Amino acid sequence: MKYSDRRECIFKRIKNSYDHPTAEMIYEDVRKIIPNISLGTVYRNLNQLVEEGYIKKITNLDENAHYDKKDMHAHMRCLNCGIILDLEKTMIPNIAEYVEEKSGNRILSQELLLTGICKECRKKENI
Amino acid sequence: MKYSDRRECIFKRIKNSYDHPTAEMIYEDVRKIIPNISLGTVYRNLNQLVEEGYIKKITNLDENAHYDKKDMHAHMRCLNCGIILDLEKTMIPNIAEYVEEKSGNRILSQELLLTGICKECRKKENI
DNA sequence: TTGGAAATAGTAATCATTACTACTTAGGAA
DNA sequence: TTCCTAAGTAGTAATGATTACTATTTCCAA
Repeated sequence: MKYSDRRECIFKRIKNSYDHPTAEMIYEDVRKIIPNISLGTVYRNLNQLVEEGYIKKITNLDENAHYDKKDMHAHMRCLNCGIILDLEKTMIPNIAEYVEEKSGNRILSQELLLTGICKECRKKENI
Repeated sequence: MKYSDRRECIFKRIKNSYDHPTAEMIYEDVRKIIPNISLGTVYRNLNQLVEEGYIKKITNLDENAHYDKKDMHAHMRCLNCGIILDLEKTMIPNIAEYVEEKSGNRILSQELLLTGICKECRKKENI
């Protein structure tokens, strides 16, 4: 893979933030730095970065694809306020090991989306 | 929700099988029973069934949406042969309880996709 | 029955994503 | 440094899954 400033800029946009941007959001932000970048370029580079394992593509948040950093964590969507929280590794059980032992399949990666009511909403609204 | 034979047929197609059909697959199968059913009707009823909680929509298997029965289980995709396996409840740890305790969020539902090498492929190809 | 809300077939529209094309650039070899 | 060429890009067209629309039909409670 040859170096490209577009790819670097796209990668940084994802790496240095805590949201889960769509291709369109990334396009809008990168455009502030590289004004004439094309939306197709954003999509192509996102696919490459996923392919090479630098970032993760999330397709179960809503109708659009979202992109995220690579480190292992789960997502939790609050049904009350709609926020998408990152749950760190320490917050979730060791699923891979458990499943490998129980099922005999080798687990290489996992994607976990939880839905419920977040801590904040439980406190605020006494749910 | 009013009764409709189309909806019943669509629901049965999902309930009485172990695959994870797309809207198109469901359309083709239901057409064998109700030849003039419209693809729009299939989509509308699938959305209603998801909305009402009778079935589940899965959006992280590939680029298309797949539909599945409601009972709690995880999916595992084999990187070698491509099969999508259902992992029963007994095969996965109690994630909800663990996360609730650790994070303080209330968990109401979960969606887990594992990726790796299935038991069969491991045996066959000694991976 | 019958009135109206919900459902449907058939078709058009939407829009996120991918494909295409002519042009540019990174970076290795001479 | 200067070529060479495979990889990258901008701009735009095409794709295709999903949704919206419309005239018509059907369910079902009063």
